[in-house]
Amino acid sequence: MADRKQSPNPCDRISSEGPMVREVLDRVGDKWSLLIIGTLQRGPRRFGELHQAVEGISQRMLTLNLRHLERDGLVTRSAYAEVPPRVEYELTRLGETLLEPVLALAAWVSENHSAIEANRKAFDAR
Amino acid sequence: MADRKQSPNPCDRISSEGPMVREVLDRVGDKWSLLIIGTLQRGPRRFGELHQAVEGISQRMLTLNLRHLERDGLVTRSAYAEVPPRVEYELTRLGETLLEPVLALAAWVSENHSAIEANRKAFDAR
DNA sequence: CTGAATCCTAGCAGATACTG
DNA sequence: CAGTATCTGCTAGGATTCAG
Repeated sequence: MADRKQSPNPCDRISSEGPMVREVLDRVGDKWSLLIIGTLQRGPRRFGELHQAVEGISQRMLTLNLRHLERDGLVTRSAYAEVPPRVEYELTRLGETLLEPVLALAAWVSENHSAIEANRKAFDAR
Repeated sequence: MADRKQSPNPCDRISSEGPMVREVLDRVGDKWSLLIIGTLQRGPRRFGELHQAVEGISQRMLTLNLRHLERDGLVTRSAYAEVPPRVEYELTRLGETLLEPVLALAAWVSENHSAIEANRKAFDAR
């Protein structure tokens, strides 16, 4: 008991800053944001390009997600007063830095997804 | 166009392995799993301890999440035939390795959450 | 104590149609 | 082209109750 009470290890971040971690995870962890960010990583993209690149996303969801990302300062939105209208979305510096830990997670998945699938199979076999 | 077609940069993982990344994110990104994992990081915990530690979680959700984590091989469940019954949950080796990239993400949040909040405030001010 | 089963609800995602 | 508006269905998740 006593040895568990106040260990000052880095993992406390998960619980102590839990709410904030969750907030960011709510953004990064939802169905589409990551795919959008991944697409934008290669440079600015127009709304239509994103709609095409992020397969299966509805217009509505794309709009909403972009708003959220914009609100958090992860993405910028630039509308050009032309005809036809053109709007470009681009990762901010902040958005780019986020990519790093996210890629670390993606790397972990790459290494371990087969193990996970095996575990699931074994588990379901019962 | 051409310069964007096949860049072999590491970020392709997000799109190319998108489904798998998403699968893991569905696990790690949901409302409770991370808090559970964070709690278990300090050692094995009983059901009741988890229920208490992970504030606000319902019995149902705790059970479901633990099942999922168990299925993925991130957590082990050990039931002891005693009275009253005792069940202990513990991170597996796989679960521990997951902690590393997750903590990287948590660290990013620590560094940037204030920036994000500022962005949100500025955005909402309109 | 641990957890399964049921019921119930809010909120979110998809489809569709419309607009500047 | 880049959205907005509306409607609807679904399901994640909370509360409660029962059981081994």
